[in-house]
Amino acid sequence: MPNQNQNKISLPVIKRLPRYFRLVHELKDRGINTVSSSELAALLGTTASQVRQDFNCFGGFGQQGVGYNVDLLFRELEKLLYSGRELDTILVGTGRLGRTISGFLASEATGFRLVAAFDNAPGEIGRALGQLTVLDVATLQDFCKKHKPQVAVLCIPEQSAAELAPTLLQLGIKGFWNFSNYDLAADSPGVTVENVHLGDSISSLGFQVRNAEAPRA
Amino acid sequence: MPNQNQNKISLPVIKRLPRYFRLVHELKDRGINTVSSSELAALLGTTASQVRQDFNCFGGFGQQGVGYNVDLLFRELEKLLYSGRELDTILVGTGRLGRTISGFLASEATGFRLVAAFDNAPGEIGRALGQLTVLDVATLQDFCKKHKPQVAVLCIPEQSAAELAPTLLQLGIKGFWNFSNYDLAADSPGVTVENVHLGDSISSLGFQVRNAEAPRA
DNA sequence: TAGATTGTTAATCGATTAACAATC
DNA sequence: TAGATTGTTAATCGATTAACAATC
Repeated sequence: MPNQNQNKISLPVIKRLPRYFRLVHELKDRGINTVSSSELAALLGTTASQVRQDFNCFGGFGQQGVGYNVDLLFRELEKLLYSGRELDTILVGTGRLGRTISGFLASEATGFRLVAAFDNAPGEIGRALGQLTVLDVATLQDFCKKHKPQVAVLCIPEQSAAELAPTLLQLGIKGFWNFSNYDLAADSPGVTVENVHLGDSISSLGFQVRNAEAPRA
Repeated sequence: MPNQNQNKISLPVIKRLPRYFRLVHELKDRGINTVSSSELAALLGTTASQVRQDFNCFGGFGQQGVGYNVDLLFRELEKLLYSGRELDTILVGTGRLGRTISGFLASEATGFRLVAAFDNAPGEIGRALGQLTVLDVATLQDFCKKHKPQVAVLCIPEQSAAELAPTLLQLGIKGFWNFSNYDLAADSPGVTVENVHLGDSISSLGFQVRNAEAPRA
């Protein structure tokens, strides 16, 4: 009896979904039919309790005494993460990072369709980017009004991101994949932000390495 | 009376340090001398309580009735995050993502020194990468034994990361900046892992956008 | 049936927030 | 001194873990 109560899936659970999906995908490929929460927990380095609690957020489809059907689990997670219309996506900033991310989006991301890329540098505008041609960011408003993209990928400096964010919100962007240092806050209702702060990530790694306990001699 | 009790800084606090640093840096540049926890909280979108709790983890240097001295705060955060010897760092995987990350490391990361880059593709080996020449990953062991790098950046496929991780641990790598889909677990004592799972990030963004509450009409 | 494992409730743990005495 | 703001303890909140009855 699936009780698809999605509004109640908490953020920590949502963040774990892709990992569950990857693991279940692999089990499926290996031809495994059934898996228990404790087996999954061992593979993930977590607890069986957490696995069961998480799976119960999006519908109880385990079988007592047996475990979970891998194929069913796979289909549920796939539906949850990747079903429905592709999300039309624009890229803002086609520098080194922007180009890499656009390649990633095209080759490895499911459910997103890159429909346009923008930059403000004369040297970038008009260049090819995969199937696309880089457009002048001055034309961004017109483009969005016409094509209504839902997701924006920001690969621009902090300052530009701060300036552009309100405009993009007004143009109806519902999801931001933000690589700028600007701390884009998801304060508008119905808007989602995924911040990827590479600088913060490497800084906190540095802190931890420097301050790691010296291994007891 | 600074009570540099670093071992007690919890992970959530560590993750916030770079953000505090960026903000305090900006305040300093704007010539602001003093700031209260509530002012900081407003700028960060958090609570004054959290700011004070966090700052107290690494030494109480506020002044009652006045607030925090921006310059002192800046110097403390800088010391905490970036002081000490630079961390010798190797890059494994010089594909599109690896090259981008190496550029980022060279231009925007503080406290890290990229000392070598490795790949296994004949077409990559010998190519220039900034000041470096891409080395054959077959020579990685010898290199590490000789130069003892502390940090490894993994821009390789999941499978390769899974194979290489134990070797790197044995060679004394203390910090991993992991961009592969392999879920590198920091189970060895004194070893830190920062996972940057771009695929998971974009997948969870997709989930959230698709399942966002429709704005109440 | 007996054994196993789920679904789900209860207990624990840790992080965040609130409150307030100390003190500048 | 009076007002403001910290440092720190206490209360709350939410996530994780444990426990166990339901059931395959």
